[in-house]
Amino acid sequence: MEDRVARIMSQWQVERPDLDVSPQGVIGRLHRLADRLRDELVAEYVHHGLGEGEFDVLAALRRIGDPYELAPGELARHTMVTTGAMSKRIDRLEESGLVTRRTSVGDRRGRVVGLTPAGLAVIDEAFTAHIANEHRLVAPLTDEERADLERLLARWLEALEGPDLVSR
Amino acid sequence: MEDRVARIMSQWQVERPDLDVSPQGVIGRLHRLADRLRDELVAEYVHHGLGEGEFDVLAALRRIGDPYELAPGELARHTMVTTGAMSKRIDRLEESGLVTRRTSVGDRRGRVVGLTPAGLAVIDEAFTAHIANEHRLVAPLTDEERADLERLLARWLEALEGPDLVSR
DNA sequence: AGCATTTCCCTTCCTCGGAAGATATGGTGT
DNA sequence: ACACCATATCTTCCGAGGAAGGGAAATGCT
Repeated sequence: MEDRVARIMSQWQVERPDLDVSPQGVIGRLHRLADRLRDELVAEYVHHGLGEGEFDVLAALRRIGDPYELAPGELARHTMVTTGAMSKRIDRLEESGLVTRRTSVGDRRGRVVGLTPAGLAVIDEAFTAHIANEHRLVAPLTDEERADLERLLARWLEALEGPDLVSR
Repeated sequence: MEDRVARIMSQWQVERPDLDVSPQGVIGRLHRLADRLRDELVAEYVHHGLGEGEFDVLAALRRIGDPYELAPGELARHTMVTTGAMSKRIDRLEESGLVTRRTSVGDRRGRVVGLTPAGLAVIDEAFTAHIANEHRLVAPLTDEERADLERLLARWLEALEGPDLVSR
């Protein structure tokens, strides 16, 4: 029972026997799985009229808590996109009436983006469904497997990002 | 020692205590790691004058073996993009002289894309560097951790891809 | 204070991929 | 032979994000 990644690795072994392609076993499957999971998650966002970018912005505003407001720059950092991309995400969300933009009181260069009541309703519904969706997706793993996997991923992430270079 | 994912989960626990967001621990870190790894891999492709899409196409042609030829449709399936995207990838590679397009002999609707000698040289160099890069990236994990991780990912992948194409 | 620098957000241009349709060829049934 | 459908690729249009630069406001330096 070979999967796609195993087949690719076999081909390389024939064509480039000088190389040890074993890291592809982990890296390839991790990417494949990430793509697969992302597709499943995005499908759920779409049911609520949201793209992935919009969902991320609404979720960032929602989990920050009342009054559900952040500056565009903070949103960009939270969601790991450029400020240019964030401007456009906010444009779309403002267009659909889910967030508002106002100028900051203390600093007139700054803007504050906030959830509208409609935006709050949409993200609360969408996020509830999102979490149910995630439960469905992790269901094939036992609790122990999930814990093992989480621990391994966290360890690897930390090693790659540097123990102290955490956020931002 | 909380990472970004853990911080997000804590925020949700405060704001939406009615939800069990524990799947985010696995799914969130997996995505974060995939993004991080992808960035590292793409950085190496760029050193060889290639984007991710171009690298994928050249690699697919290279690992298929002599004479390093495939139809656009096959390439699209191998690399999991649409045929439209593939047309444009091939355009770019043809432009840089790394592949050629010729019409298929048996079926005049079809084309055959093949590596040029320059393309073969580029992908052999780039792939060698790519694999070295992957070895570097998996280095933080012990052999046992790598094996565990690979097994867990393979199991999960199989569970998601195997039974149902359209779930929910 | 006056001037330079930095910060913040937005705008413009570019790249890349998806979706849908166009075009050309092949295959099938009558 | 003909009509009809399937297949293979390409083309066009659009959406989304990154990079770079612009303008306005705040901050720092002398």
